[in-house]
Amino acid sequence: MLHNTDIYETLKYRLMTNGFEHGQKVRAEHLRLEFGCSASTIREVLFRLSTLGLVEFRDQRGFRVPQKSAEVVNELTHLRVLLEAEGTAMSIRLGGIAWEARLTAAHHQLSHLEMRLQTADDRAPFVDLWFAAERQFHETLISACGSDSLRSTHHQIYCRFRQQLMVEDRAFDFISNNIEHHQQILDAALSGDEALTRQKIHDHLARHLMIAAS
Amino acid sequence: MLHNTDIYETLKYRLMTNGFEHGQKVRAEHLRLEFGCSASTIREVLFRLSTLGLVEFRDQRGFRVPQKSAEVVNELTHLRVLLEAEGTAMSIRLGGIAWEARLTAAHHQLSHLEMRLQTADDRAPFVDLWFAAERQFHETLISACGSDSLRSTHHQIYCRFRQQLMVEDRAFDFISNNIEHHQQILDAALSGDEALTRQKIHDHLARHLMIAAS
DNA sequence: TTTTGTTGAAATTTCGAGATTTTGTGATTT
DNA sequence: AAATCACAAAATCTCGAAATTTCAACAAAA
Repeated sequence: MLHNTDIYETLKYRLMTNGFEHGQKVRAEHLRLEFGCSASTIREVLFRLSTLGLVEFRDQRGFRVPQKSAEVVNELTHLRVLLEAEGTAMSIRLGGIAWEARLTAAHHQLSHLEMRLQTADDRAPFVDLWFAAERQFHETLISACGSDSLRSTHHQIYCRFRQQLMVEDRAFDFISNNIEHHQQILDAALSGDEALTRQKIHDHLARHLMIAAS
Repeated sequence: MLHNTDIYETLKYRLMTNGFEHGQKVRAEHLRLEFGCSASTIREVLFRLSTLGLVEFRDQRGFRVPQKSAEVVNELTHLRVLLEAEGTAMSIRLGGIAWEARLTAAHHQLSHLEMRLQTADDRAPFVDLWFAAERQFHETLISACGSDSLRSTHHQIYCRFRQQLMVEDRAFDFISNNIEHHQQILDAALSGDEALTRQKIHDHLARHLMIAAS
């Protein structure tokens, strides 16, 4: 039988990858059947996901997937830039060879996928792999920052960001630009230039920023 | 009778103000009696508070108040500086007269309390008022940043920060420095100098930073 | 036409009992 | 003394039914 934690991870993944419609209600009573447990157990899991921001809870009216909103994308992008730039700068100072090796590996994997994606007829089989690799790369950037609090805060923001953009990004229109961006971030990070790295992270995400709030 | 939301707020306040010992277990079965509801209801509330970081949940072994840790204080301070500096800079750009008025009012209230605190024989009756006013001032700083996501992220960090430091801060050793700091932050913000304001926010919180991570 | 009120169905929330798991104690063995 | 084990007590987790609240459709009044 499925354990509590499995349900949490399953629903988290589904919410992040738009397995539910934006704005759709998420009913514990329905999911109960799918997972073979009681509604209370689902409810518990949804509460945990709600403080992550992947579902919204309103008293007496249950859980709902957040609406898609350009405004929210803008806010989340801004926070991602802030946290990733800071975390990466700290990693540059503290990470050492081990971090550089991990970052290079993560980039290599992502880069390989992106190359193949660019020329593929059917991109569908790449979707999950790409999202995992992209997430891995960005998490590796800040992985040596030395602050669990920064990492978990970034994780929250990243999850909500993905939830907002997953649908659109499935088209992969941006893919050729992205290859360039990721390479530049890697090069800047390995060169040890903090300011340049911050700039490249900003540039990479800039296409999601409406207002130029620095 | 007490509603779900009231229990949430009551426990949140108690956790933030060290109404529980650091590291203490928080038993739903015990609190049940105090709030006159079932353990499941308490459990639900604790789950919500756990993703905020005010209690830690571990599978099959319940809820526990996070331990006090210099490391965590350092991390949370770093994030507070990052988020408050950014949020305040945005408020300076977007807030206008209305924000300046609110900020001045919040500072006036805090300043008044701090003056009286400085000379008071018994500081106990000021504790709750001061914490509320200090929180109000810092929340007002970022209140016009235009990003709900930034505000709620800051709120999470602020809650955990307070939980870590409430006990120590009750002594108010820092109070005379603080009066100066708050005044300087206010002046810098009203002058519209973003860089100076960022610096003053950093200086204000610097006493909680161990490592000089920028 | 718009607003207000009623009512039944559906969704949410609470509850306490029972099942499961962990924790603490003390005896037994190495 | 240290480690292992057994067992009882305590804590945690799950469940489904009952109580409460919201929602939606329709009727009545302004």
